[in-house]
Amino acid sequence: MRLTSDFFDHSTIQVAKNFLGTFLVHDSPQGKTMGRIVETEAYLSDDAACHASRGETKRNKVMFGPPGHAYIYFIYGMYYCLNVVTADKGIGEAVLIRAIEPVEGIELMKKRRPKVSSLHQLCNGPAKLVLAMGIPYSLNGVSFSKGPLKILLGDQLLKNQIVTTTRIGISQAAHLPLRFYIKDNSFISKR
DNA sequence: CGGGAGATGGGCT
DNA sequence: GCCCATCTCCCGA
Repeated sequence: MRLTSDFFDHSTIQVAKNFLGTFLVHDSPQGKTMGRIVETEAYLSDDAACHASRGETKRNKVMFGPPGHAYIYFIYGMYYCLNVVTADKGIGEAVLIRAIEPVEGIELMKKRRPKVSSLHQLCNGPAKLVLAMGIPYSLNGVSFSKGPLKILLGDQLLKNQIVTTTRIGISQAAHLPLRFYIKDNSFISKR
């Protein structure tokens, strides 16, 4: 069952946790890929690491739009990362999808990342999963409620299956406990 | 295995 | 000019 607007309409931290165990799907021209979301990070409007914390610009515009839309950004001159916009229109917050466990379209994912031998290395990082799922920057701003990008409901996780830590790869606001992953899952980006 | 350097270009001070 | 929500390769253990 595809997630609709009511799922995204909660606090960003809550949505980041609720995404764990759901399924991210991309129906691309080359075929369908799907993976179970196992790791997320929350980015809040008053948080220095958040792209939207210094106000709206051309780049972060979609973060200020309604929740349930894709915010894709370009980083380090060669990679893209995928977020789901959260919080009401006018408030710039989002959830970064950091890792998925490949479920469907694995051959296509391997084809897109030919140098990767292990299934565990295929989607265990925000830029890796964007590459493996073939998510183009042209999908920046699209809704998860319709179109080729969607999130499907998964099994409900118990509270004690969710681990909370500090976020990866940031220097600003590095101490905030805003990273979430499924306990003992071997497809996360980093312990 | 784990750590460090290099790739590579948009965005913002 | 410097920073950056990253990844891969290569080296040493």
